Amino acid sequence: MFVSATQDFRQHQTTAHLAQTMSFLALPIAELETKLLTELDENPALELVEELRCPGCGKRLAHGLCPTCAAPRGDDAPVVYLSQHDPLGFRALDGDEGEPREIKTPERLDEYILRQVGPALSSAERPIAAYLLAQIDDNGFLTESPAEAAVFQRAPLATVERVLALIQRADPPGICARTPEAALLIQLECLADDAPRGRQLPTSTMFILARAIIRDHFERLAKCEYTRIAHRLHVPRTAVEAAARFIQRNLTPYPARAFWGEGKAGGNDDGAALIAPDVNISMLTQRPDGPLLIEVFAPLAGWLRVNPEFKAVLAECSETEREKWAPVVERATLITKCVQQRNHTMRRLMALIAAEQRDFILGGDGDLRPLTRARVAKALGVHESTISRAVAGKFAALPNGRIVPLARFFDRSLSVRDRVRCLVETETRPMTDDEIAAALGDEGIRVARRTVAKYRNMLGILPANVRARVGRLRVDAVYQLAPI
DNA sequence: CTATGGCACGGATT
DNA sequence: AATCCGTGCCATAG
Repeated sequence: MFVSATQDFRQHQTTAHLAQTMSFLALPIAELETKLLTELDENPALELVEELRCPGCGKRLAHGLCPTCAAPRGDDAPVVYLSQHDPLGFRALDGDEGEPREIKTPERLDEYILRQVGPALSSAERPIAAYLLAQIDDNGFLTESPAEAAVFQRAPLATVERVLALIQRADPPGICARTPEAALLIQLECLADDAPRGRQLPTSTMFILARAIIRDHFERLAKCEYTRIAHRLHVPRTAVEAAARFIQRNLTPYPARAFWGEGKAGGNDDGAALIAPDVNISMLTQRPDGPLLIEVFAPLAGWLRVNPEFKAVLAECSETEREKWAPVVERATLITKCVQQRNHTMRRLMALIAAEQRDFILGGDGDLRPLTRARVAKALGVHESTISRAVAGKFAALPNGRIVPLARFFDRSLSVRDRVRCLVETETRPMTDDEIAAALGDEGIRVARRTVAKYRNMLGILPANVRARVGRLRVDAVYQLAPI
């Protein structure tokens, strides 16, 4: 049925239709949902029938799983099943068995800060604050200079700086700084302001020393070169060590992480725990060699279609009325077909990925095999850009609970990075990048020394000479991420 | 002299 | 056409 639907679809495509299809494919599930909800709202010809059907055979179902289609067909072919239920929990799966999950609305960092500084701002300053907050990256750093912001907002530089100062002192202190150093310095000031309020406070010389270290010797601080710093500042080494400990315990160079800290503590990965997956991959049976079950999530439970009653009424009304409503019906059919097409492509894509990257899905990062979008496009007989759109911005939930971006299936170097991590973890004495490169060569992985250095940095592993000094710490672990 | 990071180039990928 | 990635070269710190 999917095939015939697709062919029918292709025959009626115009250029405009094609563009629509692609834009649907590119939408992650959350955006598809809002899109569909507004379409349903605006288009009277479109309706959502709250009745579940098996996407494979079209049979009506009491719940989402059609036994015939979900049954293992063969152990090598992954089974594909299009889920009709909504992982976001906006609708119950079924009357009795579906307890709708809580809608997770993690508070946005920018809103959180805006609420804090809002009262202190004039109506003219508020848009500036919003603009600045929109320019922060994942680590909480401002990505452009106040001067640039002033130009864009057509505001006096002094005003921008005033707003910025307020933001930087709001709750994750140091947010919107431009560098880690600046963030630390701001946090230090905040801490000094707070100190009189009865917290265990270090001496003021400690503050002064800490500030000097951060401002003038940040690089050396990161490398734990305390002796050198002590020498330059003409203070005892122990004082520098004490200051470093103070900094590590009370400040964080990445202010945004203090904010997300609680939320992503469980999912050790890249904070993806809060993201609703577009696809779920699980094991259909307990057998490790059994088939994989793939669910491509649809954002709404039910069956999207053109309202047949609407069509019937339309057929009987006057010519002018029909002229008026025809485009609406046309759009409704287009929407349904776009959704079908999106599902179709996603299913085929995920089936191929699952077959190709089975080891990675069931195993770990080291088992990822090289895979390019181009190869997938060829195998599926679609254009490369189609795959790119399908992959971009979407996430898959793996059987072991990790939620990873689809792009990870195409990561060329993940398995090598994993080997690097493994080598460093098991090393007896710190290996230099050259030695690591050689060790990888012995395993048949040919990489340049320079590349090892890059991977090492990505992994947050310090250089060999520093590891000799401080042991195996991650870069950001050098500053213990402790909330103030 | 060795280890490493920065810059930038070329080729692959999207 | 734009972007990403691995790598070579060179400067710098130890």
